[in-house]
Amino acid sequence: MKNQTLWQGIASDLENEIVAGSLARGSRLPTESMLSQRYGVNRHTIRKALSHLAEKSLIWSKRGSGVFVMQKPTIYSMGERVRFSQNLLDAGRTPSRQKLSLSQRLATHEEASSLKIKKNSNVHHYEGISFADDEPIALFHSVFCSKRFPALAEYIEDLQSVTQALKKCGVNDYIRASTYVSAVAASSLQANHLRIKPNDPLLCTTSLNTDQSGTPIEFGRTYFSGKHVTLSYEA
Amino acid sequence: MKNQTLWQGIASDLENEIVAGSLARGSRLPTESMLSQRYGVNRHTIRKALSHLAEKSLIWSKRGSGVFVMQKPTIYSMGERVRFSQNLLDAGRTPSRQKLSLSQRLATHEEASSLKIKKNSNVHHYEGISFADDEPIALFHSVFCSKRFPALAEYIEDLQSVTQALKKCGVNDYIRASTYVSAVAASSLQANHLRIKPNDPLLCTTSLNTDQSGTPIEFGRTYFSGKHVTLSYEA
DNA sequence: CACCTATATACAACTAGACAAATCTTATCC
DNA sequence: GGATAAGATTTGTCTAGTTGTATATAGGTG
Repeated sequence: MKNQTLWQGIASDLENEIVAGSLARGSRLPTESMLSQRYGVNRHTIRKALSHLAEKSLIWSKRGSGVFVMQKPTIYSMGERVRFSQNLLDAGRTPSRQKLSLSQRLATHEEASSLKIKKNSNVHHYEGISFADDEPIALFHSVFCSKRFPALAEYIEDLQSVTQALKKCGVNDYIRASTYVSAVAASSLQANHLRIKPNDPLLCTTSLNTDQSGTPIEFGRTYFSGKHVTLSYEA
Repeated sequence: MKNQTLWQGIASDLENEIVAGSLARGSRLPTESMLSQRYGVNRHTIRKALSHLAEKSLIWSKRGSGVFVMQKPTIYSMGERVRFSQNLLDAGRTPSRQKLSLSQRLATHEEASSLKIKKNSNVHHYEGISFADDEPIALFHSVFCSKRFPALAEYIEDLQSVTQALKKCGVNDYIRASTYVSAVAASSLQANHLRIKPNDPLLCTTSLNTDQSGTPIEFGRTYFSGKHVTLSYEA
């Protein structure tokens, strides 16, 4: 809480109302004129605040009609087949990913037992950020058995897609065997990557993908920004 | 009174015009550019003089808009029966209110326990500005139990008076059960509404009104501009 | 030296007003 | 009832003016 400009204060005020739910998803905001009265500022100042929220994909506006609260993209359906890109495309957003690191290391206890590999086995560790319309919405990291997929790292590097890279390794299809969801507070590092504040809520999903025979393929965690994402559990 | 600096001379010159009435209360001063021309000095010298008058609460300025002559300060008395309008009329001022927002939402922890209603109850949230002679002197927001006063919002909307609206809901009288006063710094949004600067001191009163049986009716906070208002606690 | 006064310049933040373009509302006609 | 036209709303864009802030320069004073 420092010396904010007026429009910044208004923007965060409106954002709070959206996140708290007093401005419902999909509903219409008061008109710019009404907001300018409520906040005692010129309409242009309201517009500056609104355009900021629009850049964060929290609202969208339609000339002659009004300004509306954007639906949280339901980017993750917890079905058998979970594909990041397709989910976002379905929500009308443009997906992209940014690699943070891609390396080999020893598997942790949890990873080894989940992937059903020996302790002290090597794994590929892939870590990155998922974007929707250039807005970071999730941090993910996954591990794969190095012995089983020796060349996976290069493929991921080239193709920028786990699904495509696995295909090159002979895994034509994989399914979500299990998913656990919990809520955690963002660390300052996570917050920085996701452009939110430390201690803002995150959805933490721990998941295991297997091939069709049930052999574990990928074990990973994804931290979704609670502001931007709703998980869906439809069958 | 002799060895004055330029800005001191300009300040006292303007002050004379204000107290003499040739610059009327509430009116706009010439722009800083015009004043700097009139006095043949740099704009910053004018600003120094103006900021001196602002310190003395003789004028207030609004970015992008201009500099205005301030009204006189107000004394607001707090007793068992606190009625905004009557209070100001007694002080010889003309009261008015401006609604900023009127909505329903869930009660906060504090509100629920103060009103003695269940957590997650709905409350009417009424927010606005209080004026004395067209000068904003306070920001207020109050909550009322929605269940107990289902139609209160419409009444407030129509009557523009909480006391009258409550009367329509069957509350003929209410008394001030408790008031807490503290001092806080104005946020930029608050400052803008009250025509003061961010971090200027505010008197924050947290109050609970009950009916004669002691049942809580209204819980609210009012932020008085320290520059415009003095609270009075006479018996 | 440090500090105040004053000038000069530039830019940021906000207000003010006007108009255009898209949309919604309402009255009217058939 | 439904289509149409007129009018009111609402967002988008533009120009201009005003206060707020930052930086740099220079002279005077204790």
